[in-house]
Amino acid sequence: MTKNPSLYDPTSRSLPISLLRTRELIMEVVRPMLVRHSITEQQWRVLRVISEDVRLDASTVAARACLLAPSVTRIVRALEKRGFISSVRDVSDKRRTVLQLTEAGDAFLEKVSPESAEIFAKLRRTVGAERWEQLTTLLSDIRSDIQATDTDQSDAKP
Amino acid sequence: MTKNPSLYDPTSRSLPISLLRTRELIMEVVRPMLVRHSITEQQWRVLRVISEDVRLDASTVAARACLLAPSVTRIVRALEKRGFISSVRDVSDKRRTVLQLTEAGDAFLEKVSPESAEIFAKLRRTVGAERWEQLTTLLSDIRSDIQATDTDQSDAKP
DNA sequence: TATAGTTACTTAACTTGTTAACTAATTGCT
DNA sequence: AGCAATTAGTTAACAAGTTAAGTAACTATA
Repeated sequence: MTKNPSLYDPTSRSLPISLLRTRELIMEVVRPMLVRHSITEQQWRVLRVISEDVRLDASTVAARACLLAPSVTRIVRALEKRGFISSVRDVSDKRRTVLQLTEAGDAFLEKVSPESAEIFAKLRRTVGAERWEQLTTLLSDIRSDIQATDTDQSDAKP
Repeated sequence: MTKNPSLYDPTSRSLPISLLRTRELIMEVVRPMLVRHSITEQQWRVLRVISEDVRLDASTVAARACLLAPSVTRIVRALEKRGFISSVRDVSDKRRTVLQLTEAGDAFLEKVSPESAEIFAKLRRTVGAERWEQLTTLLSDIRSDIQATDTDQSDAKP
């Protein structure tokens, strides 16, 4: 034990650790579902992100799914092989890869949807709908704050 | 895009993704500090967890640092080699490994402390102290709720 | 309109995390 | 007390993430 325990927040109140533990606790309930459908956490995130827009380039998907570019390269290949997404070179910018959900990918999301909904409905009930909403909103707001100051700084540099 | 977009929450309101994105945003600011001190995120978590108690067995550390047992084995070896922790076989239960912070480990935490404090103070300011606290408390409460129902279920099984 | 600089993505080498099988020790049951 | 079942930790094989270098395409500028 540190001689000076007040140097750091207790890990239960350290935001990075707290966010990780909370996510881990939720994923413990979600993971078996993903395993049943033979999809990894990362592939699932990519599918969910792609399903939100008609067309999305790989970089945007990487940022939104919290993945690095090389990981996305591999995940895209896997999802393509499974027929869930299509990746086409952008015509107006040939560096870019445009990713899109296929019919099969859409069908997969629809197939998994009821299971997912049930799991999250249950979680939401144990946590309380109000607090669940509160957390979702807080997280989203806080991200906006951090991103706003981040871009301020980088704008101020040059 | 899914033909039925209401099947899932938008990823910005999906709790697992939202928790991950928020953590990622914070870690972007914290990571350079860890790199400067040649310590990985995981090693840092283990150090922080161990520093909270006088003695802790490896399994408890794994759970609290959100790591799997094999990862802890490797991380403990690395931290031991660096002189930051000591790992001793428990006398009352010879399966267990008791982990403790060494003087050097304590000194390291103290050395990094001001940098860490500054980073988090700044983050806290941009987010707002009130909201920061609100989030920390919410996360901790929600974890309690989920854990409570989890143990209820496993108790109810046999 | 060259060309230096940047951007998007991929590849390759390395480091980590993951799963499963294993050893050792302890507990529970009869 | 004796033995099956469980628990703690490690090891080994594999999968995934990470870093750095590389290629191709685009942009800004002189």
